[in-house]
Amino acid sequence: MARPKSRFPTELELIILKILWKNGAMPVRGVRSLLEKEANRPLAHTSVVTTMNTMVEKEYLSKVMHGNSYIFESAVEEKEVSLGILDDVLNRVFNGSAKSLVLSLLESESVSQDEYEKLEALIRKEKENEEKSR
Amino acid sequence: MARPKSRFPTELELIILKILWKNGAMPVRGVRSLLEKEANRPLAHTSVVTTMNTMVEKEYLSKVMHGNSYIFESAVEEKEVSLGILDDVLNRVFNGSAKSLVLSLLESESVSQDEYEKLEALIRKEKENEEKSR
DNA sequence: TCTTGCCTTCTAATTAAATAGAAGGTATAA
DNA sequence: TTATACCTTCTATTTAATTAGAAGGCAAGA
Repeated sequence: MARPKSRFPTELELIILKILWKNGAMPVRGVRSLLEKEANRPLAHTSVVTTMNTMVEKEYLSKVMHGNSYIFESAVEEKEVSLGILDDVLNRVFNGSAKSLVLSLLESESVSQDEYEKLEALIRKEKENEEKSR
Repeated sequence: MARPKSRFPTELELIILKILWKNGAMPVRGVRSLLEKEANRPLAHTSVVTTMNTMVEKEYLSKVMHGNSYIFESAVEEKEVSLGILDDVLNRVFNGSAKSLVLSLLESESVSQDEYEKLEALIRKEKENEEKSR
């Protein structure tokens, strides 16, 4: 076996998905323009085309002919994709322990002070919901 | 630019790191044996050698000659690596929002019922620690 | 009508990752 | 002393990911 196909969108693929999730369906030139302006990723037009066509093959996107060109749309939901990636990290990196994942998260510099409050409330609420539904 | 070097250990590299974190320094044959037995990853001896030597170049591992062969040891800490990967996902996938990451986590099937309690306690404690140290 | 512009599909180059065989050294057991 | 067992380094193959040029179709403007 050589390099296995990645089970989740790659870095560039995810950026493209995010553009489509946020802005809705659009042609390649739109994605290309936003890739340059918002993701600091200036690419040749054909590069974006190639990438997006492989994403269609992977069924991350769908495309519909519209006049003389294609309109591309996401074929996967943001929630699904995010959860898939997170679940993979949870299992591969944190051995399935949500607790140690959250412990790490709390150590991250990226997590701001006031997020603690929110996180606590979040989990308390979620717990209550679970209890009710039992 | 072609395929960029990944900023974190790849899948196989992470499995190897985990073996060394758990069992301490050992020669290639030990890692190879555990790869087969515990990670269901039967590889040729030379495959493991090649991989571990590139890991030395990337400074994920260090190796010391011992008799006629090398003993390999992790050169990075589990915490560092885990946090790095998680932080990357937090930023790339969840746009830096710890809240939406945790929301996703709570939806994961992999998170068992009784983990909610633990998570709540965890975050409450963490919050208190933060308040004290202010 | 002819050219310019846009859009597509095809082909191609590069690099990392994953896997493994070949060649050759040294030490030990027979 | 010779063969066996290990161990190393070198070389090689394959595929996914990233990037982009070349060739060719059609439509609108000069």
